Amino acid sequence: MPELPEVETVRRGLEPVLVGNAFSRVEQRRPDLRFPLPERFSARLEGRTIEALDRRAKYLLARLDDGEVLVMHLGMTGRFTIDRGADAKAERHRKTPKHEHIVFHLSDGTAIRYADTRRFGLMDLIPAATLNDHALFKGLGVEPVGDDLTSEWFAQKLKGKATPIKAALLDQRLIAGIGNIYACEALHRAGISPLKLAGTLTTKSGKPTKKTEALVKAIKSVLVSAIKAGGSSLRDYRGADGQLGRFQHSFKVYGRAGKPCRRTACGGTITRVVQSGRSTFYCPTCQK
DNA sequence: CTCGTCCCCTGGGAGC
DNA sequence: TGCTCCCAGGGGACGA
Repeated sequence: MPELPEVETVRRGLEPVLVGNAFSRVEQRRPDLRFPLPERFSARLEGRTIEALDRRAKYLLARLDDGEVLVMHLGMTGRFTIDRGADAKAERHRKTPKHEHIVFHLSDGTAIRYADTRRFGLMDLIPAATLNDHALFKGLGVEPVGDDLTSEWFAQKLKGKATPIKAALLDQRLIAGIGNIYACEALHRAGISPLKLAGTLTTKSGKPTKKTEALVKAIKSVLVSAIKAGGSSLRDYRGADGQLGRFQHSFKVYGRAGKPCRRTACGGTITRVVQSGRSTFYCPTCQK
């Protein structure tokens, strides 16, 4: 579910509640999500104060006062909910939702509930000092929003690549945080076919072309717009305060197979194809 | 290395 | 209503 804009929206919702607060009690209702939860998970969290809540790619990073980082990934269906009325009495009378796996009780009485239907999410505890060497983070590419992603850098990376550009956008080792929705939307904004081979967007020597530049601009603009809109809500996704995202109303291609292209005077019809096992939506008329 | 394919898991919607 | 099939914001393990 959540790509960079959704994770960032969740981060912004959780940050004011978590930072400066401490975990008073952590309920863990099953031993694993996608992977086993860390050894003594609850015990290692209880009593710890959260000093900062950051985001790297699609991961949330809660920095704790003992130097560990609580790493959280939402997978496809992970969802955090802030519950401000979770006192002991309310808790006793509450029926546990089927897929609520972890509850973080905070020292101010607030509860942060983590539900994840498909359990593709993950949580881990990693020392801050070794975070960048950890398998989850070691190979991660650049953050697309900000100054790290430039057309010069991207062109170098795409040089000679024989893979379709859509697959390259989903490769977290290049750019970290783009998922299926924003890959499709960015390519449409840039007027580039998802089938086009990545290497053909650069010069032979790996210099940026107009296409490289258009794509980099499109990636940044679509992500920034989506963050402003609170992300995209299709099925499961909601922000931490329960609010729905609004960017799905601005989709130009995603989920619009058979519908008219929204580019002015294009007149094309949005098509769905499958690339490396995932749906790709694009307009064959204006994306070349 | 690089690619595509399959798989993890659960539920919703379409079609019969 | 109920069954079957397909599909889903992610990404890791494999094999060619």
